[in-house]
Amino acid sequence: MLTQERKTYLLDLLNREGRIEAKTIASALGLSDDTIRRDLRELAAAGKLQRVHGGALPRSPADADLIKRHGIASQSKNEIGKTAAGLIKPNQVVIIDGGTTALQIINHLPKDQKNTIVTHSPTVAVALGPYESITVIMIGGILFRHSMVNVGAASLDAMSHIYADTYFMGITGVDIDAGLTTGDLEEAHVKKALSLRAADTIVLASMEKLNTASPYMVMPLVSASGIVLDSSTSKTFTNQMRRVGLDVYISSKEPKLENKNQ
Amino acid sequence: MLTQERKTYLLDLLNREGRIEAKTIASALGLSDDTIRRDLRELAAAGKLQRVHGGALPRSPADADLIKRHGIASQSKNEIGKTAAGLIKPNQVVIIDGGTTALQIINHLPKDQKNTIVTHSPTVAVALGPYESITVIMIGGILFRHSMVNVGAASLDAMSHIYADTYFMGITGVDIDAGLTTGDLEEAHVKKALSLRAADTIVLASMEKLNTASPYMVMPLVSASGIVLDSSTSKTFTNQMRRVGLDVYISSKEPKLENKNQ
DNA sequence: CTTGTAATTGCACGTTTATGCACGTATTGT
DNA sequence: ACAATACGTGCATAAACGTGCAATTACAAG
Repeated sequence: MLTQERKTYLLDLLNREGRIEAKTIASALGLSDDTIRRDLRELAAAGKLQRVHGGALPRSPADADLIKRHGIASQSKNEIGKTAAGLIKPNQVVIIDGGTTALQIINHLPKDQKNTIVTHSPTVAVALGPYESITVIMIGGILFRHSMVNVGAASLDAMSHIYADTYFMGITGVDIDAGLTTGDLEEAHVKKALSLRAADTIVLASMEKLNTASPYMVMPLVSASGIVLDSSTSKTFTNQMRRVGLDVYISSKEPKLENKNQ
Repeated sequence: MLTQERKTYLLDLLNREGRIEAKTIASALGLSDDTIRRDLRELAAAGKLQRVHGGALPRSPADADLIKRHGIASQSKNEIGKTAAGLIKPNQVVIIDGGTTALQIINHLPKDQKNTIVTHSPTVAVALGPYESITVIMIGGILFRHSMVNVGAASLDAMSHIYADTYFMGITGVDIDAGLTTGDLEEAHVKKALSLRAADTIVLASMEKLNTASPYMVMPLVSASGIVLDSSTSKTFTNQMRRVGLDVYISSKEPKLENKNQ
């Protein structure tokens, strides 16, 4: 068995079993413990797994989970959320999309401003729990885990009763040619439908979404009314956006804070 | 079992059960008490849990990730959640109510059991996020903050498409005369409606709900099929329940663990 | 084909970590 | 106040660890 082959096997095994015991694998493969330990050490150094006494475990699922869930939001997303929140006037009815970028809006909402917020994301609804001055309307449906939003026929049906001032749309790809795109077909339909249920649709486009396209088209850029962009977005891109008729909102720059740990 | 693996297991267990008894776990894992105590000591030092005499408890209400808002679930609620989760068979479609008691069910669900769970609580939906083998259907509506559930006409409309095997109903008052009651009229209507959308309705009645009545009637006791009760419920009360035709499920008793701090 | 080099593997060695037991102390419930 | 239980500490043993080294293999250059 080749060395690299064995390493792949170890990772695969780790994925399947959730754990690796060095000694067991060594005898199973007819190799010395040292060899397996060496492999594990190298894989750990490459960040592919978490080395522990006696074997190995998946690379800190707990940590990865926390970052995913509580969302160490990128500076970019945070800035955009702040700018978008500033666009919401008292007593307006707004639709807030799922996804980490849209979630940032909530952190920047004034605690005492009266609004009605419509969302198809349970995460957003839970985050809005403490905001007592906000009426929350949830669109139900089948939960699509990847972005934690409700989709499907039930969603479309439920939103048909709503007409909002603004829809803040999260997106995974914004490109001048490909338009607004996302990674799930059902989600694309729901986003499109939501945009039809609001007077204005404002796209939230954090840095990493620009000039990229995902498999499923939500709608062309011209169907949106505005777009919120990171302060460091290139002039070229902002001009492209303006040329197709979008209002461009540039998020205000904030001093960078870095986290040395991890 | 690897040491680190065991520590993760302990934390996971703590999340699910809300408590850890050192001696019990030690014998369950076939290790000496010392080893488990050492683990708990180290996890406590790392701030992952709260060490107490006899075992461990979640570090603080703030940290226990599911239990966040409403504080640590009482032992009673946890027991009841465990028992209720045991009543859910693979591939069943069940409706899970909002509220802290019903939320406990989720902690006790097997990670790999296939089910469809219908809920009108965004909190429940978010908690179910990691359970990939479970299809989650959300009932939308207007968010009623006190118990974090969606209510209103939209809810009733959405649930009309569903017929489930079992509805686990949380409640704020259970009384032989007053029946099943709750503190909000709209919520009462929704609970009643949900109960009509399931073959069986099983009531979750933690200790403090017994022999009390809230202002709004959900339905009479006889309309339910069963009730899950705390292990320390009086014989008198369980007999009352049986007499009106309910299946009574008694949660298993666990020894007490107290936390001195706070 | 031969030789040299790098990679791989197993072993020996001393070090670190994990575990269980013993013992004295602290906490709890009666 | 007393008995039972849980606790922490120190210690001994065994397992796992990393490092250095030598033997082997793979492979490319000559």
